[in-house]
Amino acid sequence: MARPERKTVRDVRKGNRGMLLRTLYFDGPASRHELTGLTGLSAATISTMTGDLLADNIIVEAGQVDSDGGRPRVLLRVNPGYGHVIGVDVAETHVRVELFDLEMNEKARVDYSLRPSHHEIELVARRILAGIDVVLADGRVPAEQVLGVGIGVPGIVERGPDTLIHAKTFGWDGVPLGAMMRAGTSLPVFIDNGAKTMGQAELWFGAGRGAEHAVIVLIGSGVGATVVAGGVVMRGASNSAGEWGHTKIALDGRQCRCGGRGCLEAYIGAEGILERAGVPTGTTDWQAALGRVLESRSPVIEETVAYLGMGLANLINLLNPERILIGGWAGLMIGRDLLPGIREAACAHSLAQPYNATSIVLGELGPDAVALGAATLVLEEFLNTSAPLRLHAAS
Amino acid sequence: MARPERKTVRDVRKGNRGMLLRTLYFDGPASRHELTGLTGLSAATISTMTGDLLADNIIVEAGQVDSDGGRPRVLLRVNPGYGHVIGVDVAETHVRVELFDLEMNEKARVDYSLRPSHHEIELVARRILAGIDVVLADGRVPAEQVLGVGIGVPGIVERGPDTLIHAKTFGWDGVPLGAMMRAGTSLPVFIDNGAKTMGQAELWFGAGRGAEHAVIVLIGSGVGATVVAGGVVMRGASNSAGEWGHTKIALDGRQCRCGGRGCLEAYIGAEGILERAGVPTGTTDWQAALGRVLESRSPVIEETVAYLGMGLANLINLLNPERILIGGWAGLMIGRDLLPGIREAACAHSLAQPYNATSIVLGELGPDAVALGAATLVLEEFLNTSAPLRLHAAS
DNA sequence: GACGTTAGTTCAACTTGTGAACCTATAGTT
DNA sequence: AACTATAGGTTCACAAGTTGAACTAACGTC
Repeated sequence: MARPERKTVRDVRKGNRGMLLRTLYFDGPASRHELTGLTGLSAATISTMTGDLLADNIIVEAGQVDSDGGRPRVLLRVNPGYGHVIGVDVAETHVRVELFDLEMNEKARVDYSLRPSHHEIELVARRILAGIDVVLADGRVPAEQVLGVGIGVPGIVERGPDTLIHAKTFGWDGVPLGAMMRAGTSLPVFIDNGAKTMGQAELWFGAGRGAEHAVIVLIGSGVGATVVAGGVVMRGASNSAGEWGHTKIALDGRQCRCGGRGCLEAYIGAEGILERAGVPTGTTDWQAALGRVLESRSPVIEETVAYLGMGLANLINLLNPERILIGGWAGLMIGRDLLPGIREAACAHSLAQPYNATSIVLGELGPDAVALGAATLVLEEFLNTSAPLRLHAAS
Repeated sequence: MARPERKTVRDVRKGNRGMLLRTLYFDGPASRHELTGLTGLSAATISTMTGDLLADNIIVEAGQVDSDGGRPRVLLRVNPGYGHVIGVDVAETHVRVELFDLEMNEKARVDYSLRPSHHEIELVARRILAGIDVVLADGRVPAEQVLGVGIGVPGIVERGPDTLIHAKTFGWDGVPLGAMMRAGTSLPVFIDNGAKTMGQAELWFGAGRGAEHAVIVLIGSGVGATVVAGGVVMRGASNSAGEWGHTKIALDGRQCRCGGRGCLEAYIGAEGILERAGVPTGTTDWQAALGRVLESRSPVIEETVAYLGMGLANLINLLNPERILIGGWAGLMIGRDLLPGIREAACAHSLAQPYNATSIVLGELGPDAVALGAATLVLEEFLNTSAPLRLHAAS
């Protein structure tokens, strides 16, 4: 059973302040009067809390609105310049660092390309730290103004006293990236799996907005999923929930690169599709190759749709989401052409009641939202705690 | 995102009181002093709150314990006789009503058998209402002392302003059982799917105790699962989460009674196993038949273990639970003999990291815990709200 | 300029958890 | 039997929180 923590009157304030801030962030600008309706709090509380937030410079006034025959409403909004957040995407071929303001407008970015199979952790950590300095300089943002750094990495991110990362393809086995970052910067650091941060991005700013129960499916060369239950990303016992790609859909199926057989990824992952369509293994431009396969209307495509529909149907039956988003570069390509067929296949393999409760749609943020999602981890923390900026020296 | 409700100082009390009560229920008896450590609350708060609870008769003193050289500790515990809860199991062949005290000791029970394909809702509702009267009379418990009635039913339970039940096999399509019960009794009524109530029972009182992330798998003639995430049973958008039985594990597999093909249930459900083993369809004593198949060491068994292991592996990869419980009459029979093989098969088909975070064990409560679990719904509500008993007339 | 209307603020009242001081009940010691 | 040490439990002033009611502020209209 869930054991809630001891609560004191101060926690009430923390919780309500966070709720007020989230309301302003997503439904703002709004007047104090409107906020009473949106939050359920009394006018008195709204008054004192907005006073605090204004004093902290976390929110600002945003013009007035006439109210016929009475005092005009003063609109309030989150101050987009109050602080900045940094998102990092550590991928197969590059390390990308992006700087955002609180409204997630990109202020600066820098890319470092990685040579294939040169993913030494020291190198990656150096690139990240250098990238942070570069985007801060480019964006003319002092480090004290940064709320934190979110990092999306491949593999399994084991949360604990020290964040450890296990990523076979990078040769990382229990790499303490969190500790390494803390050694190089005093900014708060948040690390998560890149597929999860991308799911987080779609959930907060993409096609998943407002969903309480959703699954964001990512199809690239690998296949993963972000499961959202009750508005929160599901992490499981050791933060590896969402490994959808290695769901077995046949007892003795195709060989998968994970070593197993019959994994979904071996059928609907980009590599799996190309291999099944007979594309030569030396091909480097996978996107173009997948595009040609999709145009060719080969029977492999029909099969892919069937497998994908089946995989989605299993998610629908087991998790009963209200929305399923398809993302990732390959997912978006397949979905753009074949969404109706995918929906049909999912319908055919799922139970009527949960299928009817679900809508299957494409992601909105494109295939490059890992850094945005990683930065969102920082934003989430800020909106929840709404702690005023402090020096990060001790964190 | 999860939008917490507005909170006031009174909610703090409600939450802390609920936590204190749950602590006493599961870790009790305990002295006030121990409770400060267990709950994190100060001695002062514990003192006033236990005072309230004692005055309400919700908790009682339970003897003393010497403390060397000091004042002895007075032990406190939940008063098992403070109230009673009723659990109902609506199954294919019977309606069972059980009366429990707060410690879930069974005080009375009554069984009504149902004739095959005679599941008219009016009949079932009459049986439930009659059963409530019977167990109250047998147990000599006045109706005012009952905290509520929990009912476990087959099919999908659609929660909303009016609870509607969809159960194909019973011919129920949007049956308003909740409203029908309210017409016949003033007791608070809680309705859920029987597989979920059984999962709830294992989670609270069986092999799932203390687990935050778990899956309780039910294998009978049908196959279902209760997914527990963060200590809470996952329900999804329309309360149908957990339909694991119709997970597709082959693109064009065995015909399932749901109309689909390749459902897990068609392979590892009791019927599916018996059919695959060539047991004549007229057989009535399925348990004996399954027992013979298991003893025969037919290759069908090996296959069943492989499919079950694969199904469990998919749960492990996707949900990353810390524990998986196998229950249901068929699940317990299979598991008793073949658990090591099942574990091996699950290991073979899942990723190492999440597999190592999971333990796969058998349920502890046997195959008849639906009514207990249904009663647990009432208990859960009581422990959370810890509202003193009131007359139920208006509920 | 008076008035009505709507927005926002202030304040006393109430609720809650906490630390410090205090009371209570036992065993051991004189 | 009285005293002391020890540990459990209670009481109370205080800080912090939300709220309804009274109050102030800022506008349009007549």
